[in-house]
Amino acid sequence: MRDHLTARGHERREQLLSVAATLFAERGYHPTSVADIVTALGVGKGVFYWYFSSKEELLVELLRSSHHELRKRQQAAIGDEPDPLRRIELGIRASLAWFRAHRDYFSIIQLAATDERFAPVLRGNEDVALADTARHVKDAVADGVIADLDPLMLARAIHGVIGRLTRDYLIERDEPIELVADLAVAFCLRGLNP
Amino acid sequence: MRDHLTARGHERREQLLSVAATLFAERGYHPTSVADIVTALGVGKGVFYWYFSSKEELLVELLRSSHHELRKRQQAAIGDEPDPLRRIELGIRASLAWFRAHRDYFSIIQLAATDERFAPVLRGNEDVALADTARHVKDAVADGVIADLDPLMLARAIHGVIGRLTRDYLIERDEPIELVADLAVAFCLRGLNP
DNA sequence: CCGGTCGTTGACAGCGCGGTAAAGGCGTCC
DNA sequence: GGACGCCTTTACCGCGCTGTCAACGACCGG
Repeated sequence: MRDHLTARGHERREQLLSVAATLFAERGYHPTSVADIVTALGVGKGVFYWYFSSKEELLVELLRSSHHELRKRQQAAIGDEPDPLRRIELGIRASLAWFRAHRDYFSIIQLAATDERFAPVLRGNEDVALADTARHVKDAVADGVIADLDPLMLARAIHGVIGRLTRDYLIERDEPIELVADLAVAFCLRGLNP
Repeated sequence: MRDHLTARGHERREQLLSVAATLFAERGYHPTSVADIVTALGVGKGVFYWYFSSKEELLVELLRSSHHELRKRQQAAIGDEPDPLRRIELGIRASLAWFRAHRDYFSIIQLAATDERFAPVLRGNEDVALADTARHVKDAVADGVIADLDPLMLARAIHGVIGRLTRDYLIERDEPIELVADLAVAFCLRGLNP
């Protein structure tokens, strides 16, 4: 791979990331060969290794960038909302909306979670997201509006709900976001209440 | 593989299942080769194919039997408890206890979920477990003790919480079950309440 | 129009894997 | 004791994969 790319090179790189993301999500990481990726793009195999040093590196890049975008979306949704419970609600809704709009990335995160090589990256991403949620929970505890339980554990419970409902209703089925989001929010906020 | 085994043959088969489960949980499915499994047992490769027609078949067997045992444990814990909410609580505690005692199987279920070949088996297992939970939720709705929301969706939310807390606190860390179970139960039961 | 960097090609090497098969031991029952 | 069926061994096949390489094109500044 190279560090300085022309406009054309940049585009090729994006094309590779995009088509790889689609194929990974459809068929998984192992079953998708580098040959599959370049063939789908209609280019030679060397192109891949011009932009990435390995298939592994490409997936790591996919994980990093998707996490970055999800995080941006969440922060934009939350803004400067003062009420911590409302921040949690907005975060939940933003996550569901983003995953729905980027199903491929959700699937890729799922499949990377079971591979030792990618678990560290994923763990890092998750820790950041969990800390965010836990902070809102802690604020709510400080305000005395919810029970005083371990904020991090509550954050993990919330993320468990989001992950499961996303997978079952937004990825596998195609339910409207509001329907799912309303139940997720209701379940989680009640779950927090004393 | 053969259908009629002697006592010795039966034992070999169990040994293969057991050592394979350990290796799969540690290193994943793909990275664990058939050669690894038989070497860990100190036998020749042909032994494996005497008892199983493929590596794939062995994993399916692992998924089936573990689901069966988990289910038994849940039903034993629930017994004939009349209160649906209490049944849910007992089910949650039983699941956490079983997964804690059988971490390998939890990991194996996770890794099988991202492989197209095993997803159908897993989906079948999950549907059974979800239907169980959803039935208790429905009973609770009929009793008028919780809000009237989609029971299946609530069941999935509960399973999301269980899965996530199991992974983060019972598999990766080694927290005491009660600590985790108490929070899981509190979060889920409050989440159901109107 | 020319040189150099960026981009691309596709054949090929090398490896590790799942799965096979032929041949050999070992227990058991007549 | 011998014959049969359960169990085990090990060398081997074929495949598909990642990653390499040497040569070739294409764009661009001068």
